[in-house]
Amino acid sequence: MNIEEEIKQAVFRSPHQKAYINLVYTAGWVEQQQSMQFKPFGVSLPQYNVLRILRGQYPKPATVSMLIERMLDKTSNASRIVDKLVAKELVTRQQCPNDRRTVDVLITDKGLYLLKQMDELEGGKGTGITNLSDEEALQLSKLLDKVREKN
Amino acid sequence: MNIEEEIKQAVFRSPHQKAYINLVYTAGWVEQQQSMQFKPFGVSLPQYNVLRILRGQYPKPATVSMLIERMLDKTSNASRIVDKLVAKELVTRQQCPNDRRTVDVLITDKGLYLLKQMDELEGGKGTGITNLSDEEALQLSKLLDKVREKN
DNA sequence: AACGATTATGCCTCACAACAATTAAAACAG
DNA sequence: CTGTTTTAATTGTTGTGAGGCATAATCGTT
Repeated sequence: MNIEEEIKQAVFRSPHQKAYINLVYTAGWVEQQQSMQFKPFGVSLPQYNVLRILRGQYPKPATVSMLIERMLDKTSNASRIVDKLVAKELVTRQQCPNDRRTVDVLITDKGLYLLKQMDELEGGKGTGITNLSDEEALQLSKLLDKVREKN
Repeated sequence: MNIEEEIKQAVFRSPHQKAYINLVYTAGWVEQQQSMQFKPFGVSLPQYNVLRILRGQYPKPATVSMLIERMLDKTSNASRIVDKLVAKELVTRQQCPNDRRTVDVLITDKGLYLLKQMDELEGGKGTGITNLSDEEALQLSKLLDKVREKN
């Protein structure tokens, strides 16, 4: 369904407005898809994002401030999200010897294994992304990169 | 910044995976932009979406079940979101005479005025969408529509 | 009149955002 | 070295929304 029907608004002021509303709408749509897919794994989207960052670092640990920096949602409570992950034994947290203010957060084997299972989702199977051809997928990536460009 | 740098992952399994992750990432990015823009107006994103639906209906009222149907997040507590909007006097709620189970939710003048002010945001000014040309914006819309297509 | 279906709320738990305050340790200035 | 400032992380508090379950009122049908 195209965006006009989807939100029952027949006309937009400009291609930009149309694309913007479409992007916002699709953003919500995607997040909903994701949260449904995540449910069986027992981790929320922010938790998943933190795990991904930690895997990117592995086997080096990350500090909480590094997590915040990478987390997209800069103002978020990274500390509490790490709490949840520790409770699930997906990460460990221990004081860093060099700088005792900071904390080394490290993904565990269990965390790595969980991510490995969840990797299957990332192809986007069953999320509609496969409706696109290869070229269309690349083009979408390019356009999204451009939207996020600093101005 | 392209998505590889953004999430510090150099390689993707396929154009689809890359586009999917990019879409998820950009979805979060957009929602964050939006919530920042919404803050001065004192309404959350779900509240804003409900207001938009009500304006689309205006001057006809909407029922709660109609809101849920249109709300993208079908399982959400539409009732409570309406509560918040009533508290802010942006909508009214009154029992429908024909079917007394249902409730007529109607946007108020104050609500319409608020939306009118917020319309300025919808062009996406300052959100990066203006980085695109007109053709690119249309193409993005087309690709997003395709991603959301039922399969 | 009785039954089931529909519509909306209420209650409860959980997760997260946002902001403020606090603790501890490092860095720095004198 | 001492005192101040800065940085890192945690904690507390409030508000919002998701998700699930239960319930009350009403409608439609039999």
